[in-house]
Amino acid sequence: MLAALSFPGFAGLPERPRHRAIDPNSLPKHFDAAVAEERWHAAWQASRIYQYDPARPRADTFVIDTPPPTASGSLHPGHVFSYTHTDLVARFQRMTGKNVFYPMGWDDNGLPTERRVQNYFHIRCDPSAPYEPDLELHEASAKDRKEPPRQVSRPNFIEACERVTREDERSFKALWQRLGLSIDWRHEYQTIDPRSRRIAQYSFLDLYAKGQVESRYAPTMWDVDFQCAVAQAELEDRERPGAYHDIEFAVEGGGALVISTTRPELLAACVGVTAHPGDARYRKWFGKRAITPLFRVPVPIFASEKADPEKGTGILMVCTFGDATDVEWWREERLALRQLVLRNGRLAAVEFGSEGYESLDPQSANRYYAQLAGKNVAQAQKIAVELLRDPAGSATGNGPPLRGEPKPIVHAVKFYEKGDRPLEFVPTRQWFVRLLEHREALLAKGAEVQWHPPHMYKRYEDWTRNLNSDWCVSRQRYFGVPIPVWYPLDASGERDYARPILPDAAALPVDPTTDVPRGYSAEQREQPNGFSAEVDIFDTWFTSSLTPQISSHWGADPKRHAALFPADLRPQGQDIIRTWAFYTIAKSLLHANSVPWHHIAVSGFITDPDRKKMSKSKGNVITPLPLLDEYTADGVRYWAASARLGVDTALDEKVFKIGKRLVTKLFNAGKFVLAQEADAAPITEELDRAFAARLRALVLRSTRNFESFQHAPLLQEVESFFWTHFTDTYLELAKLRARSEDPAQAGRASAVAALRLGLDVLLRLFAPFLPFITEEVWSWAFAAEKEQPSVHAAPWPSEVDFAGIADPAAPESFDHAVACWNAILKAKADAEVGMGREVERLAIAANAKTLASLRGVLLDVLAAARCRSHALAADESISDGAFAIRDAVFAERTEG
RNA sequence: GGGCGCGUAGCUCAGCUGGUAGAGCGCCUCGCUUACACCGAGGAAGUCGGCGGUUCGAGUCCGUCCGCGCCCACCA
Repeated sequence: MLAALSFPGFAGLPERPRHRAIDPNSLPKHFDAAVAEERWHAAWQASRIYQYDPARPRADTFVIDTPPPTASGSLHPGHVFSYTHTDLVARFQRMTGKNVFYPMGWDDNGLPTERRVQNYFHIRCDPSAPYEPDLELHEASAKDRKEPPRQVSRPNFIEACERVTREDERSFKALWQRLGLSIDWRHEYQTIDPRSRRIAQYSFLDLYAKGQVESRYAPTMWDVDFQCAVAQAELEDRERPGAYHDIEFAVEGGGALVISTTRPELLAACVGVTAHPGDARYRKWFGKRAITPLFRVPVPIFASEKADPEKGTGILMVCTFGDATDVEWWREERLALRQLVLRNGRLAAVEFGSEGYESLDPQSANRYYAQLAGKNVAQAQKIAVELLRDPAGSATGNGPPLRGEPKPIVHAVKFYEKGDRPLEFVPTRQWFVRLLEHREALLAKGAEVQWHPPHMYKRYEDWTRNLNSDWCVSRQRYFGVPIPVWYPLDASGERDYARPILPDAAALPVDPTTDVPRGYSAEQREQPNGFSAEVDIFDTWFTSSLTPQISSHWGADPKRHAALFPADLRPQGQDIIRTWAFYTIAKSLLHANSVPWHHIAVSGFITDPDRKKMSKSKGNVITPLPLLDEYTADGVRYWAASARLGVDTALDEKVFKIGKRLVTKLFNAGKFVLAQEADAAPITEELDRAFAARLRALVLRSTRNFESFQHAPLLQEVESFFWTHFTDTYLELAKLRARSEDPAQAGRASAVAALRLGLDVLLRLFAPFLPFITEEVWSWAFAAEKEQPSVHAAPWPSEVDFAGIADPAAPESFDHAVACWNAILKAKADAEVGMGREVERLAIAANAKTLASLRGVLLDVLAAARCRSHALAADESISDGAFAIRDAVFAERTEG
C-alpha cells in the first residue's frame, strides 16, 4: 500500500526524512465501508487496545459502568444512540492516555425473559413439578398454542430462559461490534451468572447485617396476572374509564348516608366510613357505626383529614383494600381486615356470620355474596351493581341502595408497568429494603454525582422526595437471583420468619431450594423442626443496582474493587432514573456510604419522525440494522453523536446521510493529502502557519468540550472546521504548492507538512466519532510513520502537535486568503466561467491594512485562483477583510 | 394539579457570560477545476411561539400566556 516514490523527479535525492506518499491508485475508488468495518473489527479484537490494564493505578483509570441491556428486548435505535454516546467518552478517555475499563453485561433475569420464554415455547413454570433432565423444548407451533401451555419444572424453565437469553445476547453483541463499540469483551457478564448471583446475595447479607432489609407481612401492591409483588418504581398510571356509584348506607341508631365509590365490588370488604373532620354534613355521625347495604355489616364512621369534602359525596367507604389510602386508614384506625381479593384477582369465598365477617343479617348477606364469590374484579363489579338495585338489599328501607345511575368518569388507575390489569393491594410476606428513613442521605449522595445534563438531577430529586414506600425486593417469579434465606420450621411445621437462616458469604451463590443450610441435613427440608427454603427471587433491579460492584468483584477481590469502585461514569437513559440510577445510588449508600460513580450521562430517547417516542408499546420501533447497512456504522454513529445528552432526538435519515457523506469526504481528503510527498520539514509558510494556528485553537476547544461531556458541539465544530477550513479552503489554497514539481519550491515541504498535520490531527479528533474511516485513513501512512498501528491508541491532539510551529505573521492572513480567493471565484461565477478557468489578469482591491496582511499568502491565493498576473489596488473605502476584484480578464477556454 | 425540557429558514438543528440571525439537508442558478459529481461555487428563504417588562440595545435576562414532549401526582 505504501508506494515508495510516485514522483520520479525526486528519485535520486539523498536519504533524508521524508513524508512518503501513497499511491492513490492503489486504493479503491470508493470507500467500501462493509469491508472496512469487518477488517477493523477483527484487527481491534486481535489487538489489546481496548483492554483494561489492572496493573495501572486508579488515577490513570477511567471506569465506565455500562448499562446491561435487557437481553430479551428487541434491538432498538435507542440502543445504538445511547451506547454510541458512551463509546465516544471511552474512546476520548483512552486517547488521553487513560486506562479505560469498559465492560458489557446483559440483564437477562426478570419478567421480560420469562414472558418471552412462556410465549416462545408455550410453557409455564410449575415449581412443584419434578425436573426432567431430557426435556427438549422447541418453538411452539400454531397448533401447539391451541393446547394449554405445558407445565415444566422450575429448573427446566430456567434452562429455557438461559437458552433464549444466550441467543438474544448474541444478537446484541453482534450489534455492538458492528457499531464499533470499544468494549473490553473480557469483562462480559450476565446479571444471572454465578458472579452476579453471588454479589446480589452478598449485598443481601450485608444489608441484613446492617439491619437494612427485613421481611414484613403487609398489604403490598400486587399484580393479579403475574401474581407477583410490585415496587413503587414499577408503577404506571393509566387512564381508565370508571364510574361513581352512589350507595346508601344506614347509620346505627337511625339515619342514612350516601357514599360514592368507583369500586362497588368491594362493598363486602368495607371496614369503615370516613369524612373530613370539618365537614358539617357528617360531623354528627363520627363515632357511630354505619351499616352496609346487602351485607348489613356495621363499620365505624371516623373523621380523617385525608377525606376531601369536594369529592363524590364527601364521605367514602374504606375497604381492604381499594387503594393506597385505604391501607393507610386501615393501619391508622386499626380497622378490621376483610381481604376479599385473592392473589389471582378473584373474590374469596367467605361466610358472613363467621369470625371477622359479622353481619346483622348473615343469611341475606351470604345469599348476595354467593353471586360474587369466585368472580374476578371486573365481573364482580357488574354483578354488584345489579345486586345494589335490589330494594331488599337496602340497609335503610329507602329503596335500592344504588342511588341513581353510575356516573361515568375517566380516572387514573395504578398498573404494574408490564401488567394488564389494575394492581390490587394484597397482604403478603415480602422482603423490603429500608429507603424512607434514608431520604436525606439519598438526596445528598445524588447531588454529589455530577449529572449531565444537570437538570436530570431534578428527576432524581423529585422521585426521592416523593418516595412513599420502602423497596419491595422479593418477587414471586422463577428466573432470577434466589433470595438466600431459609426459615426454621417449628414442631408443627410452621416457618419462623423472625429467625431466618442465612448462608455464609463464602458459600455464595446459593439456591435455597436445592442447597441446605448449615446445621441441617437435606432430609430436614420441609419437615417439622427442619427448615424451609425461601422460594422468592429478587427484583431484577436488586442485582442490576450492583453493576459497579459486579464489575469490581466486590467481596471477592478487594484490590480490584478498590481500583474500580466507585466508577467514573454511568451512562443511562432518562426513563430509568427512578429505578436504575436511584437503586444504584441507594445500594452504594447503604453498603459503602459512597457514590457509585462520579458522573452520570443521561441520553435522551428516540422519537419517530412524527416526534412520538419510539417504544415497543407504541409499535413504531424500527430495527437499527438496515440503518447500519445503508449509512455505515460511522454514519449511524454520526447521527447519534450529533445529539446532545438528554435531548430527545428524531430518527431523521437526513442526518445519517450527512454522516455518510462526511465519511466519504474523509476518505477522499485522506487520499489526496497522503498522495503528496516531500521532505519532512518544518511548517514555515505564512498560510500553513495560519492554518496550523486555527487547528490548534480547535484542538484546545475540543478537549474542553469532551472533558465536560459536550460531544455534540465538539463534533459539529470539528466537522465544520474539516469542511470549511480544511477541505474547502486550506487544502485548495495549498494544493498547488504541495504538488509543485519544482524541487526548489521552498514552500512545498511546508505545505505537505501542514496538510499532513491537518489530516493527522483531524483524524484523531474524529476518531471517537468515526472509528472505522479514521482507522482506515490512519492505516495508509500514519500507522507506520508514527509506529502506532491504531488511531484509537494514538494520543488525543494537544499542544504537543504544534510545538515549534511559529504563529502566523498576520493573525488575519488565513481569513484574508480565503476571502480574497472567494472574491475571485465569485468574479468567475459572475462572469459565468468555470472555476478552473485561468485568469489573464485582475486587480485586487482592498484597504491598505488588509492588503498588507494578505501579502504572506498572496501567492497561494493567486495560484489557487489560477491568476497569471495581477495588480493590487489600495482602496480605503473597502472595509477590513473585504476584497473587490476589478478588471478581470479570463483566458479563453482551452482544450485538455 | 406540580415539576422539567422544548418551541429559531420548508425539514433537522446550532447560537457561551445580551450588541443588528447561522449550518446541513431541501429548493433555484452555474460549474466534470486530475482528492472527491457520494463534488464545488453562487442564490432565494426567518417579524428567533404570542404579549408585556428591564436595557442605549434581547433569539439571548424577567414576567405572562399559548402549543408540544416527558416525569410525577391525582385513584372515594
